[in-house]
Amino acid sequence: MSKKFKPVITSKRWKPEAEEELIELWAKESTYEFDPNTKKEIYTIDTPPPYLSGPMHVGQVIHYTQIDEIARYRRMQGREVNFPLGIDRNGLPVEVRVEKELGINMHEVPREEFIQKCKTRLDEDEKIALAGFKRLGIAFNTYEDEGSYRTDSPEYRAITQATFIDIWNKGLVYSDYRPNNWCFECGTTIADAEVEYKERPTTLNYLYFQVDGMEPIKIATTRPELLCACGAVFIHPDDERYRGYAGKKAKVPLFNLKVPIIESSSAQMEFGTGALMVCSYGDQADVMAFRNYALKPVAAISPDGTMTEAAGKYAGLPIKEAREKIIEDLKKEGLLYKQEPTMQRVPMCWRSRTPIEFIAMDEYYVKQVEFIDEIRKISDEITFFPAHHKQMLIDWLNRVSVDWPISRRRYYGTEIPLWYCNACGEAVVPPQDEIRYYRPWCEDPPFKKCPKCGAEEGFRGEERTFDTWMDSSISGLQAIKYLRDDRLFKKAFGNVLRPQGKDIVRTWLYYSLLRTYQLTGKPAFKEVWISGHVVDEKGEAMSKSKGNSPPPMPFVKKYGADAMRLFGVLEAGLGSDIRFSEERLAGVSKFMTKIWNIARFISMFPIPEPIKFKNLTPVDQWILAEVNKLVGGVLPECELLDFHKPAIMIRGFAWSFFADHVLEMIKGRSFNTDGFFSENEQQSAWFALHETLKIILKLLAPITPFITDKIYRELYNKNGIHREQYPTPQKEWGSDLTEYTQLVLQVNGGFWKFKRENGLSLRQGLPAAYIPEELQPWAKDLKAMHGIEELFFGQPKESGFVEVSLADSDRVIHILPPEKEE
RNA sequence: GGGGCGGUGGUCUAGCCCGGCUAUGAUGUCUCGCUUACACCGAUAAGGUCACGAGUUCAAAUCUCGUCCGCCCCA
Repeated sequence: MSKKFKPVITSKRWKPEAEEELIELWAKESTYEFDPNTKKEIYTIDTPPPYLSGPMHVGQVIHYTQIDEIARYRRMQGREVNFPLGIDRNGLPVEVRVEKELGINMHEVPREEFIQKCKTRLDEDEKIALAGFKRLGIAFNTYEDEGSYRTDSPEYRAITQATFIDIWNKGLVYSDYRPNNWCFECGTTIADAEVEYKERPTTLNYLYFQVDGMEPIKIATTRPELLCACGAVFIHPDDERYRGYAGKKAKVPLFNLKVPIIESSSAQMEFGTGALMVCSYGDQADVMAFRNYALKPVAAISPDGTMTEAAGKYAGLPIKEAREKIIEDLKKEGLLYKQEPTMQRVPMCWRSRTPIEFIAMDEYYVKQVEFIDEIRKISDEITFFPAHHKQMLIDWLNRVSVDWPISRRRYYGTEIPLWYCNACGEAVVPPQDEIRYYRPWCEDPPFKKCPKCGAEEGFRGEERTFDTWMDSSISGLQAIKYLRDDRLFKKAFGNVLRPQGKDIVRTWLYYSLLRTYQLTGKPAFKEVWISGHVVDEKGEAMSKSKGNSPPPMPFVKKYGADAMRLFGVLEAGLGSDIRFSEERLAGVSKFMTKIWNIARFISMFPIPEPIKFKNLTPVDQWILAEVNKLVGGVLPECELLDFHKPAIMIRGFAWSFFADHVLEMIKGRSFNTDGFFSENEQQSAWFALHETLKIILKLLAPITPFITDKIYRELYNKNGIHREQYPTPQKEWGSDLTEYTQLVLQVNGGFWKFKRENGLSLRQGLPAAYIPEELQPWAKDLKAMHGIEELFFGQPKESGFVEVSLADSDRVIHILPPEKEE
């Protein structure tokens, strides 16, 4: 290495540990702070509040870094980015965990005490999550409490309650007694959106139902315990086997109920015997059938998981025992003639992962069915990234058929702000003009008398809490201080991005649109960004129970957050699933070393005073013109909020073009050891190198914020890269020479190939060569690069030249081999 | 049963909307090479019936229809 030039960057390798020093530095600066009084355009990112349920997994890590890239990109574009840290802490999971870990039952400890235990648990989890976010370089406005939110804070819950009071007063909430998804484990009703289905083996039982004057009808059922709730027998109208049965009555075995036989195309002829019994609350289809045919429902199962009085002698038995007993009795009476194994899709609670039943209860409902058309309409005003994922929302909208049950019989959630008048039973909400957090189960009502009967005392506070989606569906409104800061809200509403995973379209996205529309009459978001899942190497969902979900932070420690972030965008385009693999991550991390060494090389040369474009050498103009083309190509892709293609383009440019060809080509001119070049030419090279590096760093800054910031601070600006503008194409940076870029690369390849095939070292000089005429502007640099004594253009006029064909081209170059030394 | 997404060298992925050169890039494999940053490097080479079948077309990875196989969601 020349003594004259010493790299400013000394270490040969970028070390992931260096990221941690930057994190400390960033914490002291206020680069990402949000200024609500800004004159700039406010761009809000409605951060998915992660639900705290233990350590992060790889999917979350990648998901958040992708969102962070959007935030950093928008910020560098000059927008005032409002990217608050939010944590979702309400709901069932923490309760279930606390109960399990401490071996307690929620209903057997005082409510306040239970809530405290949940809080403690959440605080511990939160520390881990925040440390993880920090380590990944997620640029929230701040990590301080002020400026962040938690869905269980009194401030947040007060807004949740205020929005409820608002829609209550608008008449959008009602109470009803109807069957709903009931989770025995959680002891509460849950919404359709919270139900998952799982396949599992069960027994299909074939029974005889007696029919007067005809052969008994054969019924196949997996749930004989529901016989007592049977309301009808369905047969398919086209089914020849049951011609003449329609309109007759069938006798339910053991219970001697007479039920109608009804033709319905919902009966599947292929399944079982083709005839099925329809029971109250058996499943959603049964519920619908009862409604359609105006059948009188009978509740067979009670909320504690045992049979009701309707089950006669089986009353009080747990479901499973009742089923066994009933099968036994059916066998005894000869009414069960066959049993066979089958698969059954069992509805499960998505939180507790236990089977649910349909059980009728009094619950509060938010009207949603009558809003579906309007939600469909406003979703047309929203830009979806990627566009085709909008379909997932449309599909869900088409499926919504019942209103949204919002009351939950749990403790760790936002209280429903209602009191009931003991005298007349009226449900009363607090006055709308005051915003505060109410806890009706342990507080006196905030009003003096019942608005209906005028009673001045004797009020009972509501004990139930809200479905947690009531809270998280207004995170976007909370982020812009709805009901708290009218000025900010007015300024920021309408320019909100919702980034989220595709798995919660029917919950978080849908409920957010519904709620915001009910409150404001407008779409909640301008943009919705929906990412795919992170799956394992085989393409299967990662889960702890499957053992294919390794903890992500060790990877971050080993390869660095930048590598993890880059991996997340390089692996797949937005909306596709990403397959995680350590091997690939390790491969990606090599680019960090490459960028580091590109910068290290360039850091050897002084940064010259700015040189006008037209005063640069033609080759340097060509380099900057190529950079310009890169920038022009990257920007439209970034606007799709998908950094997959930008990352590939930038990496390809930096590595395969800039490092492999440009650096090699103008290396000689930059060192200019033997004075072959003029001082102006040398300075021009330095300028081109530094300009190009700066642009590459800025382009990469949102994706790999650590390494780019570190290099930028060392070389260009001690305030770092993240306050800089994202590059845009320079009008004057154009060059006709870009037409020959491919040819230049091919010619370089030709020289390398020649030397390789002839066993020459790359340093070996060549006496003479002929290259295509178009490359005249590169002549001097190419001579220095390949060590050519005399360079000519076109066809050789002398003999002794060896023809070298160029890769992927019909062009050739001619090289005069050096004389062999004896 | 319905819907969505996908099937491209060993592996992963781009291209498909808007049909047209020799199908992109990465990784892995082979060979050669320490070159004024980088061996976590450089230069090459090999490797593809674009799932299958049919149709439209001068021309299909791309458009249409059907089939098969994955993954996810829903009944």
